[in-house]
Amino acid sequence: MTTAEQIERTLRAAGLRVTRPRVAVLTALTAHPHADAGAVLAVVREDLPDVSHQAVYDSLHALTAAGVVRCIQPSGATARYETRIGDNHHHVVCRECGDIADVDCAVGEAACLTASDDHGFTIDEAEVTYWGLCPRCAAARSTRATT
Amino acid sequence: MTTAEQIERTLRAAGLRVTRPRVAVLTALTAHPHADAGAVLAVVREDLPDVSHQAVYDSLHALTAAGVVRCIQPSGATARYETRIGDNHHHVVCRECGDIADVDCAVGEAACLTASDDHGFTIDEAEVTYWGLCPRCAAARSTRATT
DNA sequence: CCGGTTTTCTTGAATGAGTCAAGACAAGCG
DNA sequence: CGCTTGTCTTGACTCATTCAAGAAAACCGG
Repeated sequence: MTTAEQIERTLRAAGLRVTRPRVAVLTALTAHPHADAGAVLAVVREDLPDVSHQAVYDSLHALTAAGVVRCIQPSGATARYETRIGDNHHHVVCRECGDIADVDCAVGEAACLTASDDHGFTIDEAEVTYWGLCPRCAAARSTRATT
Repeated sequence: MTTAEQIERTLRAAGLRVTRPRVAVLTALTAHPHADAGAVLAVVREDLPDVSHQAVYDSLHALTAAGVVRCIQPSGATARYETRIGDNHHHVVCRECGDIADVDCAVGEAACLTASDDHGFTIDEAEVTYWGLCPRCAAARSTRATT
């Protein structure tokens, strides 16, 4: 479990000031990976009912800039955040409910970064998004088809 | 070159009615791959000054739903559209200027669809986004560093 | 070629994620 | 403990995209 002290240490290690909103945002993200700004705001307000949405946006930006959290934004969805970073993992997104799960790199870390023809671009990251159906939605769909 | 007749045939083949806005949108996308809705609107209005933005959005949705165009949305950018479809290609996005270029699949078509652990998800597509710097921005940056 | 049906377009307002800006406030340093 | 700097509050605002109602155009059958 990630305790408040660990969260605080993480913030200081990243060179960030330790403030209530930031601790709450990071705690919320640890408990709810892939949450969007609105969800984070809701969770944070369970503890700090009076935080402004702006403080949450600022915290998310500061944490993202410091490399403590990562921001992903699948097509058609709002920005989502996660605390699992630096391990080159990717995501599966459910086309129906938008649920997201983590997936480790399929083909080895190096291969992901190799494009066949990079058009002169200097590539520093490869982001993979798998699209499909989560178990629940797949089940719901087949039930519908059968019935 | 893609002529107006070819565009029209493409629309009919997809089961879509042929209307001026749709032809203009598809023509614009053929000429400007990876354009966003605003850019498409601007290009379309060069020919049809009075189209509503709604008509453009509707056309883009209809074309996307029919599988004639594909919609991509890199993090932090608005939705972009392209007519190159069905060939499993991916994209390089410049972190600085947002420019996008096409890239063929690096590791073979099949490998892309294989996740190491899919968490029970039924995966039907793997989307890869490479992040980096386009030649122009890379040059600008190194000039800045040297000077 | 013509009316009728259905889809699409126009107009105009609304939504919602995210940003901007100014001042109040708190974190961390000495 | 007090100062300086970075962060939070408040509230207005932007911009992409969507919604809704009625007008107009596309296609079908005759």
